[in-house]
Amino acid sequence: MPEIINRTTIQDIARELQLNASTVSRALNNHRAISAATKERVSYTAKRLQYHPNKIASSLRLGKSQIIGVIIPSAEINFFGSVVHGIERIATEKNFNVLIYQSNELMEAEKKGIITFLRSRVDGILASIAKESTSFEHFLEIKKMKVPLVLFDRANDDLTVPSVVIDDYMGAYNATVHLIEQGCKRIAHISAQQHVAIFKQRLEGYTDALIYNGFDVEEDLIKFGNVTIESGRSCMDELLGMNEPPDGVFAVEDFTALGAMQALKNAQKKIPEDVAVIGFANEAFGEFITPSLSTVDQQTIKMGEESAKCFFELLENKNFYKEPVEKRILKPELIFRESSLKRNTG
Amino acid sequence: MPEIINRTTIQDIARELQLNASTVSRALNNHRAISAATKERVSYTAKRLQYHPNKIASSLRLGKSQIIGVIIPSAEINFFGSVVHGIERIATEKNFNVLIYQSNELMEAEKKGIITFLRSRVDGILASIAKESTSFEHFLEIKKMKVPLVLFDRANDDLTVPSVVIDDYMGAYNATVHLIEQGCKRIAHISAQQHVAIFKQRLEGYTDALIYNGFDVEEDLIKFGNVTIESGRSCMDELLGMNEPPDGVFAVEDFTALGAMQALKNAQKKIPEDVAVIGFANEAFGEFITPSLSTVDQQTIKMGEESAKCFFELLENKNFYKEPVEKRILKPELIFRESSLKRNTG
DNA sequence: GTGAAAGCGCTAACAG
DNA sequence: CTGTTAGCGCTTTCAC
Repeated sequence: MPEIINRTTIQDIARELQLNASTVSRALNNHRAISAATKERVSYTAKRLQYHPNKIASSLRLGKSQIIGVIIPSAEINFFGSVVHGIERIATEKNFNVLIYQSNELMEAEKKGIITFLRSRVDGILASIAKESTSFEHFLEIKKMKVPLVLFDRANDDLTVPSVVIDDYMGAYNATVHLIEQGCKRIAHISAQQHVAIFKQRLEGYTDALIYNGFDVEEDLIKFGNVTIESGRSCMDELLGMNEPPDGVFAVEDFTALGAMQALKNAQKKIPEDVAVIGFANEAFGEFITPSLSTVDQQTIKMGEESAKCFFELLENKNFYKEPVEKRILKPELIFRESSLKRNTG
Repeated sequence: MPEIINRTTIQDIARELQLNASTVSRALNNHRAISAATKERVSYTAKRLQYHPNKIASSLRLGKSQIIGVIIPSAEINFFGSVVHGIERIATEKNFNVLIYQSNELMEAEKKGIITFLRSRVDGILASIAKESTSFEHFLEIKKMKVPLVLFDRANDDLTVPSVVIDDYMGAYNATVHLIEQGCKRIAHISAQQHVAIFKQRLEGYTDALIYNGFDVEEDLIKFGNVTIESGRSCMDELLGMNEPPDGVFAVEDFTALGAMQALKNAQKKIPEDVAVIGFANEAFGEFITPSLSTVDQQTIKMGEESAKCFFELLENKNFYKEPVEKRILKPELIFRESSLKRNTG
């Protein structure tokens, strides 16, 4: 047995004031039908007895927890930390709390997070799918329970749930065009797992940009890594080993770009003179490294805010799982830094 | 009214199987007095009806939530993200969930986080104090409610609660000695708010290292910033403006060190040849910048794990707030990178 | 091995 | 304006 602890309840206040518990409850919740005098007395005694409302009891009674569960692949990626920040900003306004679960990019952990959230009776789940998740039934479980679900960034259209993403295709397209404008003639792309929709879209943006600008798409210039510094490094090494190595690289995200830059430095290549580099994500380190890294900003705070807003709007309209499903697409923004600026572009 | 949702309860299962709810509850919790056959039937029907146990109801009944509340200044600082990771690892083992609240370094937000956690009846709170917190009564509120509290990193001895910290004094001492060994003759320190204990201890480590090695402590070589890139930059600028500028800088943490390095680059000073730099925290960006940043590692994962372990051990011994209070001190570890290595030290 | 009954703390009809 | 009553879903004595 846990040691009995002096936890004041609504009953204690009622007894103290010769009132009924329901009156105290109403007073505390500022119910209009309660006299100012009573409210005053209740609030005073509540303070005196160090009363802290029991949210568990009220959640059980009300059938809602005022908690949003957020599933992210990793809190150590600045990107997700920042999205969570955006979510929290909106949630706090609405008096909701945010529970965070890290999947560490693993499907099993993701499943566990979902189960945990469902048991905790969160009022909604916002999630970004783990890289290693290849099936998605665990997300359908959320739908079955009629718990609102909004996906952000790493979404999946087959799930037919609302989602907030940036236009990855456009970001990739523009990043590639930028390299073309810088005078690059052979532009490589270091991509990643193609079962992740956003990585596939970035590849498409890259190839389309080449095609529409009269470039050939060379299979050899496209490498597939797994979104790590190491894979960026080894893919770049492969590219440097070619007869005609590239003079520009668009990396699927910033850590990959960082690895590529390390490989280039080891090979005594100058960035951007010999090879221009642009990444994707606008991770914090990008502006601190030398040369600083050009990249595509993903509107992280905004993505978090939009995800939360989307959730609340749908919640308030009750019909959460109506079709067609809402998809909010944010515009990515290019950030030009030293790693890609061959000439002083105006 | 929230739309009525098909949430299976223990009652539904009981009705289905012509059993009593209590039997079902026991079966689900694998109670010894229940026959294997019944357990089997219950578990089968539970699955069939898509039963998800209601943790809110069980929390209310049991008087505990199996939730640990964690208050951190900011999830965008890698350091804290990493500590949380350590906490989660241990918590998950014990079947506890982790709620995270960001104070954004503000005392008001910190208070709000505490209130929220107390209302949510978390079973314990792990916290790192916000920089802007100058009073600590809000933490005493936790003690009054007899809720276990463990502080990590930014602790405060006056609160007499268990804490897990690294030996900031030793880290600072060793970092300074390292600069002396590198041949630095005039070593500056960019410090920070002195009401934060760890910053004060780092200053002491710095001065003691100088004294014990026969150096003078020069007031002019000690600047006070506020733990930001900008303040690192401006403090460094001031130092460079001196008649005899320093040839080594120990910064109170990595972002400050980064700012100092930017100022040095702007002034065309070579790092480490003209001025050697060492930071504190081992933030992720440190190994990516040029030159890479020497720093003091704070054992983040371990700190998180120790904090959680400390919490669970004290919880299991019931007597949480016994005195004297436990203080776990982790050993910091120096990481030598390019920014401080003037010679190839063996 | 299972059932009956009470209660965790709160809120919301309904009644007056 | 306030009291009475019931119940959210679960666990746990105490029976038998």
